[in-house]
Amino acid sequence: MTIAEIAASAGVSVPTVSKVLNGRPGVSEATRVRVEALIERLGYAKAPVKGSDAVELLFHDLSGARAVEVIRGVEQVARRYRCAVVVNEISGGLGDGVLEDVAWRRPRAVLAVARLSGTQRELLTGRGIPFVVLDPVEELPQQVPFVGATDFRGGQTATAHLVGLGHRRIAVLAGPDELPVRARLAGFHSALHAAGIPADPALVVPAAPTREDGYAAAAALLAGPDRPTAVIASSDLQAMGVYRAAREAGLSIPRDVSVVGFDDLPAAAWVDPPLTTVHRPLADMAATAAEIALNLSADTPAAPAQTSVEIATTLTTRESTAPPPADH
Amino acid sequence: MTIAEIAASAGVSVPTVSKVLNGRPGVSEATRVRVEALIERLGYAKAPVKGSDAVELLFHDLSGARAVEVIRGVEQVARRYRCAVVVNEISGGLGDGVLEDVAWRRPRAVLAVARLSGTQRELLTGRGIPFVVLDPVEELPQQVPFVGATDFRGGQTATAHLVGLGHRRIAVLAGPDELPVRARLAGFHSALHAAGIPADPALVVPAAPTREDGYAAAAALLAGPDRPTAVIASSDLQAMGVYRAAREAGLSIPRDVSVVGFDDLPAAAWVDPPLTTVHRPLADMAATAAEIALNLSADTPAAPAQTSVEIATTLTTRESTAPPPADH
DNA sequence: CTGAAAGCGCTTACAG
DNA sequence: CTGAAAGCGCTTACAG
Repeated sequence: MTIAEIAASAGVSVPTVSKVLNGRPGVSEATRVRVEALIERLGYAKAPVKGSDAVELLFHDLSGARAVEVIRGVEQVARRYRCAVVVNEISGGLGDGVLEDVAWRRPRAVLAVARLSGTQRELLTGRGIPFVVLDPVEELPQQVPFVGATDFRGGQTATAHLVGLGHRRIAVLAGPDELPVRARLAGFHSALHAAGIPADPALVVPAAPTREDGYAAAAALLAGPDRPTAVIASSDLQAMGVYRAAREAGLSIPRDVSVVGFDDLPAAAWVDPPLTTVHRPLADMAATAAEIALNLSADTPAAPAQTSVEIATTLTTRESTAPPPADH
Repeated sequence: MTIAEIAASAGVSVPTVSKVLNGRPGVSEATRVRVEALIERLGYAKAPVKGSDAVELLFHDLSGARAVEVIRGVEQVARRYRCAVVVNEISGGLGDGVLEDVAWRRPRAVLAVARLSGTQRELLTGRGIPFVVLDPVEELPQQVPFVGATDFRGGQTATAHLVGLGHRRIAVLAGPDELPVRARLAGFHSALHAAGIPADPALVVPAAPTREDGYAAAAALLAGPDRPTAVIASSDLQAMGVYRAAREAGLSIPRDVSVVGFDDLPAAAWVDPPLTTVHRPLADMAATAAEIALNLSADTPAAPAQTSVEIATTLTTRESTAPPPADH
């Protein structure tokens, strides 16, 4: 794509397009608008042929410990490819033109953490920028590459661990109706079923993966007449809410209630008691996603690589789980 | 700086330099080495005149909650300037050529989190890339712009808070011999002095700002014959180590020992008990640093701006501090 | 406001 | 391996 082509499409001369691109005066408003539209539509970018040597990350929410894990994972891979790592936040309001800016910069690859609309995906594919969705929260079209975690197995393992300890009344705080949460829930039910324990719908409680919602949900659950002896939270943060609810209800963890988290953020190791949690290897997932994305961008992919995978979760057993109290 | 000039300096033709720059074959090893040296020395960059529109961040350690805070703060400012935010880790080993790569990309500005050697600073200034040191840990030459926190006041406020509650035996876990730590320690002594409390050297204990060191130092301190009634940690993470040591010594926080942290990371609010801590506004500091750096990069600085500041710390009072036990 | 012409920095194809 | 020559994409200075 050269400015000569744009000039031809717009029916103007090459110097005129050059002026528009550089914001120089001496172009009528009408011409400027017309040329700018063409530039945007044809996806012209200043960068040299191969585009900038960067991987761009798209976050909805940059706050929180998960973001660092992702950045670290990507950084490691990007260094090997001598790529810069660019961080973007595309959450509502201010994040409006961000994706257009990203497309304009022509990165070698894009990593989207969580959601990316069809329009947004097309904006990238239309310009030939490969992208991978990291930890997708929704069903994606077949051809969209992604890297997730084995959340079904995670739910299964967490449940089996509790069942193995003797628990039969196990509650689950199920986050929003998103892919990983549904998968974990399915794993939970599968493990209960395998153990011959009937599922009690009252023990599956919707709750956002925040500390506040974890607290509210657990408080209600633990106040009930036939309270659960174990709670599986949908994030470590949510598990902290459960800790607080248990404390306020005068229940000791793990003596009276066992708690399992999800994520295994660094903080999980140093809370009191240290949290048993399903490790989701976010940094590894991010590194894998970066590797895939950069491979897709290579002229000749190094290998006919797999472009969509789920990385294995593992259970990190600490001190928040124990056999249920004797009277249960 | 053009490849013609490099060719002239190297005594070769323009096409030869072009080949070296693009890693093409057909150049003898000797010539390649000579030309590469010139390219590096003269600071030639592919980017168009104005360089890429990016702010580059230099971290020594990308792990930990502090990094996200910084990135978020910078992101907000960078968006206004339509700048990409590039994240780099320059810790030993793998991080070797990183700064050279950064210089090569010609960002609009660089933000260094913590340490940056004189050589590294020259690499940037030599290429006309403005930079600001964020939260410096060492004395910097006069002209180097930086953004810090009012750590002296932070140490003072934390100490005054404890003194106000009635504490007289206050221990301080002093991190490595770095600027912010020295400032806090001075604030501590200043507040003790103002209250007419003699300083006890045994209560100033060196300890790295990690959970492990906090634990070890506090364990020793709390086992002593005349134990302190309050401990000021040099980070929230270190305070978590103190929590653990107190727990193991059978001491309750804040009834038996008060604990104050430093940083006020999100986790400080949800540990048990919620931590009283000196808030260091890292995101604001980062935003200010980005603003300064980008202003320095502007052809005409918007204002004859201040290029070095300390942002105010504040004490966030939660539940880990209380009057000392009656028998003290 | 517009574009033909000259020029600049770089790359490519090729002769030595 | 080396560089003179041609060429490409863009910008600049200027005539209309």
